[in-house]
Amino acid sequence: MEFKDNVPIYLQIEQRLIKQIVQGQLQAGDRLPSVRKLAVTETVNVNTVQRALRDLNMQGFIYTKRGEGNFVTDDQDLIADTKEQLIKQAVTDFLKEMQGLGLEHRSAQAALENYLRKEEQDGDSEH
Amino acid sequence: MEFKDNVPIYLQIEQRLIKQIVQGQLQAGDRLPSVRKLAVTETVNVNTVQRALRDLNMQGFIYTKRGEGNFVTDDQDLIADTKEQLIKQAVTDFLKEMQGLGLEHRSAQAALENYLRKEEQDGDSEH
DNA sequence: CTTACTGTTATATTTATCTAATACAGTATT
DNA sequence: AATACTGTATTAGATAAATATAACAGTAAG
Repeated sequence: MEFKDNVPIYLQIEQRLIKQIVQGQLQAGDRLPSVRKLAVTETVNVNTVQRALRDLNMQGFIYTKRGEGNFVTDDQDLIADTKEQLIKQAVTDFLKEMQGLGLEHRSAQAALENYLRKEEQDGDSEH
Repeated sequence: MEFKDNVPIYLQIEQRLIKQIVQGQLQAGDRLPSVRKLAVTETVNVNTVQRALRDLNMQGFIYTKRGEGNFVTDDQDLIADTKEQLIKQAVTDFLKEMQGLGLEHRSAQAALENYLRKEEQDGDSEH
């Protein structure tokens, strides 16, 4: 997997796993790949994986059974709340970014609509 | 000025300055504050400012007159192109982020519209 | 009990970021 | 020339992130 420069790998792993959980790719109770397997597939050190999982544990997204593995939380409310919060965050981040470029909220919306319109005209696989 | 954790300060300074340029807050030919003044106002070391300015120089956004200061490029095309590119980038980043949360493009658009509608209903200062 | 998986912890090393302090160099004003 | 601004460069030190390596500990199946 590729990582962005300039943002810690363990954070990127965290965020990716959280997204997989809220998106349903990883379901409540599912077992994660073992730390060593994750380290291999992410081409990253075991300690780096451990660091990410430790954070996810503290945040309640996963729980650990020592000797067995790490499992996705059964707290459906947490998952739903997180999803809602991440969506809202993405929206406000987008608006803030556009505002920093000189576009007010409605202009930002217009830019998005404009992009999607072009995307439809050109043949852009998904719709 | 506050900085985000986990993303290098010199990069945040770079990005902020670029935004000020494309947004028109800093105009072509304008002199930037001196490195030492920037270091004070950003509560950051001179070397960190220098690092940011060195990058901006290489990218063509500013030019340096030694002994005089740093000045915003006169290349209007570069500024316009960069603005356009940053806007497109913000849009695609937003869509990609939403897709990672399980929302297709049209759903992402709907979420944005929904947010803006609520914002209007509540008294949200700007419009 | 042995084996082979799990997660956990510790030590040492490298690299990037950031700071601090200092010195050097160009420009302009007096 | 002296002063006071500019940018530039160097050195040293602190911290965080990531790697490599190794050992320790729980679980389960043979």
